[in-house]
Amino acid sequence: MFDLRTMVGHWSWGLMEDEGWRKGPWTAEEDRLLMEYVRIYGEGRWNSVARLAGLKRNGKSCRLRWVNYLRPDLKRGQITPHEESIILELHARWGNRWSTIARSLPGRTDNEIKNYWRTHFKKKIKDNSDANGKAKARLLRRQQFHQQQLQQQQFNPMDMNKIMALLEERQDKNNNNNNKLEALSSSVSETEKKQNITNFYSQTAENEQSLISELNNTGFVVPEMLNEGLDVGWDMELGGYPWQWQL
DNA sequence: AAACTATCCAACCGCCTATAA
DNA sequence: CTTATAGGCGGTTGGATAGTT
Repeated sequence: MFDLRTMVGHWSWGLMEDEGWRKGPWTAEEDRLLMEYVRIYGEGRWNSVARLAGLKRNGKSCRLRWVNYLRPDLKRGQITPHEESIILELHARWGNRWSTIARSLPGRTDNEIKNYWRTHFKKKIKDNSDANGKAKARLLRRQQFHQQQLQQQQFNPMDMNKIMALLEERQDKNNNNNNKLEALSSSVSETEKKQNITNFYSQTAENEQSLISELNNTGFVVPEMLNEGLDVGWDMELGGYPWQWQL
């Protein structure tokens, strides 16, 4: 009736049928059937595959397999440094819109780009954003402490809402600057492109400085504390991304 | 040599949207 | 107009493999 070894193997891969559909890794035979289906009927109408090709896979699974693996126009092999620079550039502009990014990289899938970005860059950025969050909390704590002291000394009270709003504003500013990046990165030469992007992030650094000035204008005068918090955000680009190319 | 860690990547899931019924 | 379905997308998982201690 059942071969225990097969069952164990299938359970570990989640291959046991779910409402009649097979799951898990595709076999060579399944690939053959799917390719044959596309050859005859073309792409799309994925839910017909089970009926017309005799595959026990649901439409989503078939589409995914075709799009990410079987499509003949797929580019195999490692992501090139050129492709990597495009990924970084477009991710800075669009964020996690992988399918949008993939349209600029012929033969690469959104899944591939997503996987690449996550393994190469996500951790660093997460670490930094964690640090950013911690810095923010630390800032808040110290502000509260400092406020008490100021009140005791009868100084002007600080506008905490304004300070926090300014910190929130940083992200918005970065987003707006991405429009500039789009124009800057249109140059043909690779060197020029890298130079432009590096300049762009230098500009962002200047924006950070103007933000610090604004914060100072609120009457908030603990520079070493501010820099500690704000530098983390900038490090996200400098340390997390390889923005500083060797030109 | 073994244990541990990091990276790679195929495939899944849930959510969303567009379109057909 | 509403509902059902297919397809698309981004996030996540987990096994395989490579690299390090």
